[in-house]
Amino acid sequence: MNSDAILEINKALSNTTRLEILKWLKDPEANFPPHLELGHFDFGVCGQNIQDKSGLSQPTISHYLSVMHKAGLLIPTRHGKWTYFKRNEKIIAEYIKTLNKEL
Amino acid sequence: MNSDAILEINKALSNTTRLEILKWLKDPEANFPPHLELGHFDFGVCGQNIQDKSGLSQPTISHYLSVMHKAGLLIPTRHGKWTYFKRNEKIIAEYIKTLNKEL
DNA sequence: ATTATATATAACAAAATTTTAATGTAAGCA
DNA sequence: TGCTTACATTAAAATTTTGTTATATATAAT
Repeated sequence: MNSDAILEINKALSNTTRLEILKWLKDPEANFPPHLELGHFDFGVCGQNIQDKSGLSQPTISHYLSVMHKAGLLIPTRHGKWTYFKRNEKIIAEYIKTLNKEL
Repeated sequence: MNSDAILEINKALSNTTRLEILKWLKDPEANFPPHLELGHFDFGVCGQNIQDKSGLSQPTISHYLSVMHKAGLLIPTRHGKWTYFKRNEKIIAEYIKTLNKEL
């Protein structure tokens, strides 16, 4: 992972809410109500539920989720009118591994 | 290490120059000219040399070094008219360990 | 077809960050 | 003492980030 990618992730994670979101998504069962339609968290958690938990406005969270997606931290999946967001564990692991080596 | 400390370090490392400085200080011999007065890098590298390498103005680097110090990443040592800056390896290791566990 | 829901985008205001020029301070040297 | 060097602080401008309201879009429900 190159320096630009590291820097973009650092920026994404230099905001309280975005850092919280990444942690919440580690354990959707513990942090979110169940998805009535889907019945599982295989694609992560829908934007609506993330927004509810954050207390911020819908456009703010939509933007934050987009920032985290662009940084590679989240994988969005559109399903009907919902977009689910899942952690990108591979990128997160690579990020920490690179920090370990280069920081 | 608590979330506020993590967040402050993430902010400190979300700037290209500051991230570079932390990396440069990993190997002063490779990245900086020798200290004529001191003859060693036991206290790290003086602000002047860091500024020269960065290409940014003196006040900018002074401010950046202060930000990194406040985040716990650097240890400053005043010695005559020079201030030397050394990596705080303990905090850096703790930071990465916490990311490993909580991110 | 109309209405409601989930999300995205646009436009914008407030706050924080980035960076410089100017100035202050403290130590060393002529 | 006066000059120079290293660094810190202040003031200020330009840019970025944060977050909102308003609006658009797409899907689902009635």
